[in-house]
Amino acid sequence: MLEKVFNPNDVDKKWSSAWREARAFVADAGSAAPAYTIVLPPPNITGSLTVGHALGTTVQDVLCRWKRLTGHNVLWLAGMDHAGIATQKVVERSLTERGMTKDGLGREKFLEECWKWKEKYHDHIVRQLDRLGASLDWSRETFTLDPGVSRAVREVFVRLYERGLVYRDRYIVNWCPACLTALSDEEVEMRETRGKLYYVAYPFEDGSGEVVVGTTRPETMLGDVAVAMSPADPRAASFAGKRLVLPLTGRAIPIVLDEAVDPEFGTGCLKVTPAHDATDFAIGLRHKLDPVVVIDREGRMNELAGRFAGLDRKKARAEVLAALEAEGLLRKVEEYGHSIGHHDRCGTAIEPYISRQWFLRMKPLAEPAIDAVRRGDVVFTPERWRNIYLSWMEGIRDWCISRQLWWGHRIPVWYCADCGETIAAVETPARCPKCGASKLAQDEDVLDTWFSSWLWTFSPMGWPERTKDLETFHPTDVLVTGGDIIFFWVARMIMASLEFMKEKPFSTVYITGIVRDAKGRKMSKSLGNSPDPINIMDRCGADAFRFSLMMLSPPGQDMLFEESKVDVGRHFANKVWNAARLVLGQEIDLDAADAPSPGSAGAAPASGSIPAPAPAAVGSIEGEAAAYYASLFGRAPGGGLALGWEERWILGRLERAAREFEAAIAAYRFDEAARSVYDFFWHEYCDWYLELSKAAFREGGARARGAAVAARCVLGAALSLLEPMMPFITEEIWSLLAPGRGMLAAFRFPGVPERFADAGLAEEVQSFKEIVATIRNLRQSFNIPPGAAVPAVISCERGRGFDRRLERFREPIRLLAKTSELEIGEGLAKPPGSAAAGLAGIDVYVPLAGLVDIEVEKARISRELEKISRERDKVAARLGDARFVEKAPPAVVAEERRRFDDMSDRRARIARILEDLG
RNA sequence: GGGGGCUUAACUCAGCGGUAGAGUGCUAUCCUCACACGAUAGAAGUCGCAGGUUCAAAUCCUGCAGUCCCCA
Repeated sequence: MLEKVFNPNDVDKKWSSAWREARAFVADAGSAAPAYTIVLPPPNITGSLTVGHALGTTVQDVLCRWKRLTGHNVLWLAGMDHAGIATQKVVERSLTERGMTKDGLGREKFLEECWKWKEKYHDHIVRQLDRLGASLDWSRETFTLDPGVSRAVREVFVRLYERGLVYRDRYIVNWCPACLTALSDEEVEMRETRGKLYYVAYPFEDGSGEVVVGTTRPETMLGDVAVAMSPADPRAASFAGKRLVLPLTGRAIPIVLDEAVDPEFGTGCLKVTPAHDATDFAIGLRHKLDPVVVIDREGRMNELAGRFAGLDRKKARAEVLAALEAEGLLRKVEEYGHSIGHHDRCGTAIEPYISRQWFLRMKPLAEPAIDAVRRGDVVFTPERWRNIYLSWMEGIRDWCISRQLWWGHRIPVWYCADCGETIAAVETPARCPKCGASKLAQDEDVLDTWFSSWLWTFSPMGWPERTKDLETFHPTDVLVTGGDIIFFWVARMIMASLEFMKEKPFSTVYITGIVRDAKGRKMSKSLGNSPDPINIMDRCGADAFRFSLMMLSPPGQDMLFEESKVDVGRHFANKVWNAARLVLGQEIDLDAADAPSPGSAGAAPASGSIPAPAPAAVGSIEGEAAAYYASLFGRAPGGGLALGWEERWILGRLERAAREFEAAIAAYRFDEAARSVYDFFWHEYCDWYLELSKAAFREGGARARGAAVAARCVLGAALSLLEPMMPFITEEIWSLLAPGRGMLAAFRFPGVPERFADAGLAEEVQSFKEIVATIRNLRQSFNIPPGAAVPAVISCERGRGFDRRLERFREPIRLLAKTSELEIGEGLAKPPGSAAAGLAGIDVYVPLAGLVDIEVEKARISRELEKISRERDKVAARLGDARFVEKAPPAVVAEERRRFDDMSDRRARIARILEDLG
């Protein structure tokens, strides 16, 4: 006997290693089956996976597993990212803890430390992904610094250099004074800051007065080279060409006119510091003003700052203000809120800084990538991300791709010491192609990490070689990621693939929501509000975690996560486990000789089934079920089968559930997919079918075999639907249900035959359920102990044949509503002292001699009557409106009429019941 | 300043023109031979506010409020 409660820990571990050993997820580039490819967004080697990773990973796994089940050749490509700045920082920190420094170690030794770090965290992440059940192809695992990818990166750099798209220039860039490197615009995070606006007077050189400038960064004034005004400023004509004395330095600077100045802002006069502000840099270029650099790469004032040299930029501000105050030039200070750029990795305020960097011209690459999305070649899900992508792409700016780091792809450029030639090459050149000298020095810098990631759909498959993998698996199908890296990554991948592969990288971009804590805050290490997925899974199992994530995260919507949410999945996993226990616990020999069972001999069986010949005839529902059983389990039941209405019904519902599931997955509605299989399994299969099947199992013979076949078929098919979301528990149950059939992870799910759909039955079963619910309700209203059977009378309206149709439900009603004698007939009299309820065309009586308190019963029924009357009135009002009858679609009107009749009928019945009570 | 998301039962969220739903929680009964991680029954919502379109609006449109997020 199986354990009463599902215990995920051993099961999870067992199947993780079984899949790996069987190489179940290794894709076959030579397979004839349709290919389906996803590349895993490579996790950073700096940390461990978060709940957010678990969400994205599960989504990908659900897609991959479902595609495998439905016969695709699936490649889910594993890999990890070297994460330049982040890794370099953590390694530096660990060096500091051990009393060492990066510079003390030197480049080579430092890189060795980075590789050690990589190995350690790589293994950790692999374990996490395994624990989650991710069906990744590890045989093709790639790291972004692997030789193959490195070669691709150099190739791309050189090609772009040769096309003139990569260029080197001295330009103002975003500089992180803590990390000592340039950054791209995307790595700068604007933060609303409450600062001050300082008004400083600059006197005219000729002593004819002064102008006042407004600035938030007074310390940069030491690097001012001009004051700019708008040409539209009324003072412009008289001020233009005049010169000012820059306070604290005595340098003379001109007044220039420039459109970039907002005459409404501050005093309308803008101090121009080209070396330390991007806008000023542009003004400086327009007016041919040489920048004066006063702040160094570490954010300290340099020797050009005169007596302020050596001060940190913060300290310098205070000192400059004090000096200005002393000279009586500080005119006013206002509170001022504005946004300041910060490095998204370390939080340091960005220092705009002039330096020589490598840039990539983006416009020519962006155009085809914009078209691809406009045409619908690449589709965003949810759709609204498309506009975010497009608006960014349309305003795209050049990408600063060089980083002053050691950990990363070294820029494949060499400089000739003799002639100064710049050589970009894939292979390290031996000598200068221009002068032949061999004194070549490689550029010290590395490339932005995203400069390797943007090749991720094809570089791991061997590009620039034309490999079998590329031929089979590129373009990929879906990219699953968060909206926060559309600019960093998604957009650039589209550009790279179109440029180098001449095809799109993927057809669909599925953007997941962000996982937040219960208070809606982003999960972060500093807040400590990010639970470790491993702990959650150790407590609840991977399946519960995965299923809950799928069920509770609507597409593209942020998800507020707390551990208690995993309960849905945990409870469900346990339900699935116990349903399997019930089904597996029925020891039915499907090949048994067809000994006539007591139920199938003589009078018609109580369940209304027809005794089937053995073996099941082709074309009959029994034949269909037997054939389906064989397609799932590999062998046909040998004995005769008898299927009752309940088997036909549940097979019909299975068919519907499978259809809904498939449609939901195709629409990337993982919540709906989870819900449809959950509702079917719990509220149809378990609540109704398995309860009903118990009678058939007791009956034995062909009925029991029929029930066993149906119960196992539905369970087996449901396992296939559940496997993408709950791979471990389903694999375990499958191994018990279908021994010798191989692993579920490698199973080819045959689907559910359309022939099983049986809509006609659904309506009758609905009234059966209503009758059961009504009797149960009456029982509880009168406090009948659950164990006690009570008689019941079902009185059908004369002449409609309801009684005959209900006959087949006689035993099931007795079983599920726990009745003793059950009378079904037309126009039956209400037994004295009965509790009663009215359905459409049917009265239900439960005789409870002596138990019914007339007054309580009258109150209860009055409430009922009121409720139905209210609803009926609403429908009546609608039908009474001529415009509705005239304009609404006929089907809607007819449906309303039917409802009105139903309600009228029920209302009349309830009214009569009330009347009878006196 | 521009753009977007969200606002539905106590909580978390589905539904997005035609009968207001789920899970959790709550109330009552029950350890009924798969499951107390369970069963059965029940209570619980002017679907943020105000207009408009429509025979019909949680659902479509406009405005407003609250809230969160992008971009500048």
